[in-house]
Amino acid sequence: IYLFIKQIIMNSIKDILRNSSLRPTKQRIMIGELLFNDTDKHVTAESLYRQLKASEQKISLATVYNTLHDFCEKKLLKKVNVDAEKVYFDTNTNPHHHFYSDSEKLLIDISKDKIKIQGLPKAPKGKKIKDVELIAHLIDN
Amino acid sequence: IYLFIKQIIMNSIKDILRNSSLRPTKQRIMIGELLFNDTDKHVTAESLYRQLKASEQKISLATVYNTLHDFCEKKLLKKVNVDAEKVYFDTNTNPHHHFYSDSEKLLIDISKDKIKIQGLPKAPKGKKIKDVELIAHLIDN
DNA sequence: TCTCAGTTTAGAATTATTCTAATCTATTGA
DNA sequence: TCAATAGATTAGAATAATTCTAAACTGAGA
Repeated sequence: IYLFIKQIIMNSIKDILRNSSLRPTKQRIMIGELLFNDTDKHVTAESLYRQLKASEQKISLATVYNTLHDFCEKKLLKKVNVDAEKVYFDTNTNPHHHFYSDSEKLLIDISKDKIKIQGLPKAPKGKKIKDVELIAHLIDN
Repeated sequence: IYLFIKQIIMNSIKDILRNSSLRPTKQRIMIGELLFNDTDKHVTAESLYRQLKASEQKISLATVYNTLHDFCEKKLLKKVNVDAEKVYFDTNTNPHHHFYSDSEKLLIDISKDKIKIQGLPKAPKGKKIKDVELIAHLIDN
């Protein structure tokens, strides 16, 4: 029963937002619908904005940026820096890794448990390791 | 004696440049001196430019960018994308990994042979893995 | 419903980086 | 050594992603 209720709760974008103490505004719901109905999406502010405009939703680019950052802060999204050109946002917030094709600007998830990393040195004094990010850069062959 | 040593250094930089079929111009030598005398430097275009201006060298920011890119193309430097804010250039061109402190904007090398990565899936069709980059993000504790 | 803190917004501002077109210079061949 | 020229440098303009600002709007609690 708990799982059933949880299922319902999680299916509602509004509740996802409320659970993160974000007011469920029209724009946040629009973006939430695009991002959280599917798994493993990689978007940029621009790509999301284009997608929203294409579906005739009224929203400003600044709001897209604000919302993506809000979602990141609430751990609903994860920032990925693979390309100097722009920032990617990943709907998969579990620890995992990526392939990246520089030519196609394409990110592909690699599940964390496939990969074993050994021998990581300990962090310098006064610091600890927050996150280990592995990026396998691809080229065409 | 100082001048004598400087002469030797300059000549070796000139040779590095010639070996990469880059004309040994004044500004490339200036930058080469800063970058290749030490090991394991991590610079940004801005940081290099500031350093050059501080030592009363005359150079334009555009040239710093040009030169860094030329050096990259000739494999004298390696680009590192860890932070959306700016691009880092690493004088260590051997395969290796990094710690990165987001708060201090600081890169620290981790030697490749310390770390063993197992289970990397094979690249998607038509692609191959060019490079595996591991970044351990640090936070203060 | 009323209120107001939190949101959205357009447009300006900022920042890193690239481009442009003019000027300069290292190399090479006479 | 020197002139010619391909390749470099330069200042400043242009571009692109992102952030900021200040005014208008709106969801949620009383």
